[in-house]
Amino acid sequence: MTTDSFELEQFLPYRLNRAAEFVGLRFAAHYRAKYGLTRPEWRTLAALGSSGRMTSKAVGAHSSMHKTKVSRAVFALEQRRWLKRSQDDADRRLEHLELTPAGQQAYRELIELARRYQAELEAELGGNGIEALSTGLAAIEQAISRSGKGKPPEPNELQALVGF
Amino acid sequence: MTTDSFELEQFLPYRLNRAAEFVGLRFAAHYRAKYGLTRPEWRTLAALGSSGRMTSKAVGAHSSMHKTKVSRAVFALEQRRWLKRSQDDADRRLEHLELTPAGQQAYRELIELARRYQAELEAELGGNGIEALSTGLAAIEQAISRSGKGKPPEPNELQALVGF
DNA sequence: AATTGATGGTTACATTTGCAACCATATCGT
DNA sequence: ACGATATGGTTGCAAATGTAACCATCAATT
Repeated sequence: MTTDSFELEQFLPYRLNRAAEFVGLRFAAHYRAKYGLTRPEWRTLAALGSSGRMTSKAVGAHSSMHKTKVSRAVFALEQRRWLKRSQDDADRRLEHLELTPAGQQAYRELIELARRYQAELEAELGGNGIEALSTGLAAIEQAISRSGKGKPPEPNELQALVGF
Repeated sequence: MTTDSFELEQFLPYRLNRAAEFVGLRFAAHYRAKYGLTRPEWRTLAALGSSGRMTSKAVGAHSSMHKTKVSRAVFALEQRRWLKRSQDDADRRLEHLELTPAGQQAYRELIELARRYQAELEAELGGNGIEALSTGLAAIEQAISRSGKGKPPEPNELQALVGF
């Protein structure tokens, strides 16, 4: 029987989750301390900063977030005057989002932080570690995009994950 | 200046988080559908199932969970009669946890599920992908354990992550 | 043995999240 | 042109989570 020997610390979902939390929380600490941003807000900022004007839906697709998360993040950033909305006048359901100058400034600072952190990480993990990790992640990313082809409306938040 | 070109989808924390969610949620769907378990509950079960009798604190260390998560998971599993507590009579602060026969049965079924899922994953990602991923994760795990040496009480839940 | 400080574990409270229902507008089939 | 259906986005509510404060017990110092 296959009934014995199961070790959580060799189980991929567990390992991935642990690694993601470690790496992610440490970075979150940076921008939370300095700007009081949440992760959805940071991601939204990053998406808009790098791709410019786009809709909420597109933000979600580019940053793998459920639409409610995006909606709330957009609201928060709007409060801060880091982004502004504008109605599309062809299709009035959708609104275009754009960073204000203040938002762009924050974006520039944040991505500088992000770059430094990534460099730090690369130093910490070593070239080999980074490279292995990256190819491993690429394999998963491929699986993600494969899984997003012609699907029955998946139950949960997985939907958001297969964005773009 | 280094002010241009930052792509979220090349940022390691983002990639890791996305991958972890994809892989993790898909598995969670399995055991949530079949047993109505939460992730902390599943992890607690796994820890106790594989290591036998242990305290809440040890569970947290083995599965990288904050003590409040463990506390709640233990309570839930106790309700289900999947585990029982017993007081240590040398030190009455701590209590030992142990799976009941029903709990052990559930554990066996769950790890069977887990094994199948991991196999599925390996097939999906291919041998190279898996291997790369595993060495990459190992590098992070090393960093985690390095970071857990003689530290000032880290702010948040990072504490739980450096478990054992 | 009394005080001080650590430790295992629980709980109250605020915040974050996921989900489903919803609103407004647009599109499709007829 | 009209009803059905779909789509972008928001919101209400319940559940999950993080944080800090807390309780009980133990260990160390005096």
